[in-house]
Amino acid sequence: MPATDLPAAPAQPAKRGRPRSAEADEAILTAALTLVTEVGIGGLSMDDIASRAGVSKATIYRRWESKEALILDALNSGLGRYEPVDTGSVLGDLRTYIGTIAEKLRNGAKTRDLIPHLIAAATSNPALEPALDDYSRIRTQPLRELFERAVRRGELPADTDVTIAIEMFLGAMSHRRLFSDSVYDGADAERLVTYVLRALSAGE
Amino acid sequence: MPATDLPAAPAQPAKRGRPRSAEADEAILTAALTLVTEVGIGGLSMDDIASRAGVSKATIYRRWESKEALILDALNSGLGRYEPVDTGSVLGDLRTYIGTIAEKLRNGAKTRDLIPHLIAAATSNPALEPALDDYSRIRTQPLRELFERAVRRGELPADTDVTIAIEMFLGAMSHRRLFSDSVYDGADAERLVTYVLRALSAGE
Amino acid sequence: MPATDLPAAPAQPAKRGRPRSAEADEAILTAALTLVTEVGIGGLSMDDIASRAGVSKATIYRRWESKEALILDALNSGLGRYEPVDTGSVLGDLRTYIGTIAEKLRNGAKTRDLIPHLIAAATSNPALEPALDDYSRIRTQPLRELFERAVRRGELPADTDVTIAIEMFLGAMSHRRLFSDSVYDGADAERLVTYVLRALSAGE
Amino acid sequence: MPATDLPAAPAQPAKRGRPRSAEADEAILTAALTLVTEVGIGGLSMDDIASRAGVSKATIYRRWESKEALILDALNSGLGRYEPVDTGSVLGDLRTYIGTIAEKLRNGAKTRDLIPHLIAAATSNPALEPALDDYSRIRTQPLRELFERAVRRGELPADTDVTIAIEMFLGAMSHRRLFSDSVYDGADAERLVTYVLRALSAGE
DNA sequence: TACTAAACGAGACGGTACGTCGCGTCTTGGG
DNA sequence: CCCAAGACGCGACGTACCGTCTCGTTTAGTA
Repeated sequence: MPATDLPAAPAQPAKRGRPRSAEADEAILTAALTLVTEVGIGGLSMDDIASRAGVSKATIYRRWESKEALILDALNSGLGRYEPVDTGSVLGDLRTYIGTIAEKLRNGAKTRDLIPHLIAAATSNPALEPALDDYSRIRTQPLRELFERAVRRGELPADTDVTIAIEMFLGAMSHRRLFSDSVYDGADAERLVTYVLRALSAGE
Repeated sequence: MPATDLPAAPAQPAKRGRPRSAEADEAILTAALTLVTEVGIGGLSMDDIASRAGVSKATIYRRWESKEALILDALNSGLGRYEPVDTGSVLGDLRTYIGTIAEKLRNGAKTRDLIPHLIAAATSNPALEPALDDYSRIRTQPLRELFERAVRRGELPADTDVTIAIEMFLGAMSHRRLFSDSVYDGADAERLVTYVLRALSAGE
Repeated sequence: MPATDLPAAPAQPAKRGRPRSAEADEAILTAALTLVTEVGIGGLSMDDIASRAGVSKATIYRRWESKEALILDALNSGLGRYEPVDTGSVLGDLRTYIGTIAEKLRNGAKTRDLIPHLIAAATSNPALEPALDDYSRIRTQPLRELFERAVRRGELPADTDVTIAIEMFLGAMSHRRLFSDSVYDGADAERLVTYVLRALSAGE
Repeated sequence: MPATDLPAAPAQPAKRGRPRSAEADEAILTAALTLVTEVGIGGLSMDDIASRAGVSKATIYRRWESKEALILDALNSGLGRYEPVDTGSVLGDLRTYIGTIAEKLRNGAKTRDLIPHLIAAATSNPALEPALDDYSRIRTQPLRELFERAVRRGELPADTDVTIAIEMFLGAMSHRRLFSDSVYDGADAERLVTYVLRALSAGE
């Protein structure tokens, strides 16, 4: 079961029998992704995914050990990654970041419940933690690079706690989105950027 | 279905037929609350709640239109509210706040998946939004008062954006908890408080 | 609880409190009778009867101890009794009888399942036996009189077993109706009459 | 849904997917049959049948569309068929028949309500008619053979209406059983046989 | 070329929970 | 004491998914 093995073990030499269909892999992920945006994660059933993918349920369970594992993989695979832009300054970088994310959120339908649901799933099933970690890392990585670059540039103090910085910035955005289903935008976005940068600025 | 009507519509005075049992109300909420902490939200069934409360399922469904609506109400009713302490300074207030919350989270078992799950539910069922709003308001209110008091004291600028302040502070805490299942504590907690206060301090 | 007490006990002298509404009695019976012909006995619910009669369920249960008891009473009350005609001969009497019944059956809709259902109910609830006996007696009485008159006339032997005669005649009609939902008619009716009369004729 | 297809449509040969378990079929029918004799048809629940058969409810509903359809099949499958004995004369045959049936009825518990209940069910659900017809045919077939043999022997007239004969004989027995829960026996049985044979004897 | 072993689609399987319905009883306020 | 309204505990209903398990059928690599 995948869920995180991108480096994939190329170990076992002797492969006998019919190999797994790569098309099935893709069809399943695509079907899952499509359906999750159509009906939300609550209205999602394995039978539906299977029939939409033209695949049997057994074929799915041969690859993923649970519904949640599949969904996490589907999301991690389908996620349009954020390609960080180096604008030359933290301020510019953050502005660009928040703008891009905001736009992405406004266009992506039915996804508000995704993360919550997956966290809920991971909570009750430890096997999903790695996939959830991946998910988290993929989302925070660009911000981490962004802040670390700023430190290297000397824009932020050397002892900047990047983790907390990310959590403040991303956390604020998530909190607003989760509880009010709205998105940081315009003046608010600008103010959040200002606040965060001021927070990180050299103390006294 | 309740879910938020504490102010309750005093509209129609003419109540006919046998009135709803207040004991049933309470028994159900208590049972739901107990079970949710015992088995988590995923392992929760209406049959279990009903039997634990000594009540029939029909009696539950007469009051709440779905499992999630019930749980939201149960949480809102059973929530030990945070009683904000006025230490005389924002710094002290925030330190006290984060300490109290951290302790509460460490002791409360099985609750990491609660909020996510409920948000997920609210997403797919608009009828739950009010209850979710209540939930959010109850949690953010103490922080709001805390920050507003600081503004009145003159510790923070008059144009402080309290909403964003809350989102940064609470968002950071939530983000860490949700994705890493750990809690702001010790030096980290101190640094978060410092960062947030510096963010809000008069610009320039 | 009635179910059979048409002679009604005029016993108890001291009546206290509000007397039972005679209108309710009738409304209930009428509603039950109407509904039973509309939706059949299977689709019948006490709530429906109550609401159709403009009466509360408690009012019904104050009078009858169960759904089946009510239905039996409703049927016994609503049954258009067969008024036996004395044509002067058994042959004529039986011909008239079978003709009348056949016509009645052809016109009465949704009633095929009534008797079976009631027997089923009576089987599992001994309290209904008297009402079922009434039901049976009301249906068999005309035939009994018919045969006894024939014996008095000398058309049939003095030792004629009237009970068996009735069972053969009525049983044949019921059997056909229950298992094939058809009705004795025309030549078949004539032949049945012939057979039965021949059966009862003096042996040897 | 079976219900009657013993000749089974050999139509589509292409069977895909896991085939239905024959053991489940049998376990379900057996469980239904056992339970029906234990608790009667009224006290019968699908959950009980399922658990007794070690089967899930879904498995039952995959095969039969309703409780009644299942019961009909169970009865038709489990029915100890009457093995007609050729005693050499109608008189002997009928005596043997009535004796055997009477004994069977006296021993079979809780079955008085079966036929009525099933007829009631069939009335409101046309899909059950075939199964009910089977039921009826299985019960009447021995009698039909018995009478036809008598005609071939010359004991009964060539124009004997066998259907009516059956209805008179079986109808009388059913009628007594249904309305009085008693069984033809001894002198009564003898008289019924006599009456029926006399009814069928050459007229005039 | 045949053999073998795994993957495939279809769909049945045992479970668990769902939300609904009807029963017969109980509890209001009001005749 | 009756009544209409309607809530109540109970127990069964039939459905929906879960994740697993056969089936008969491809589809490779190996012999």
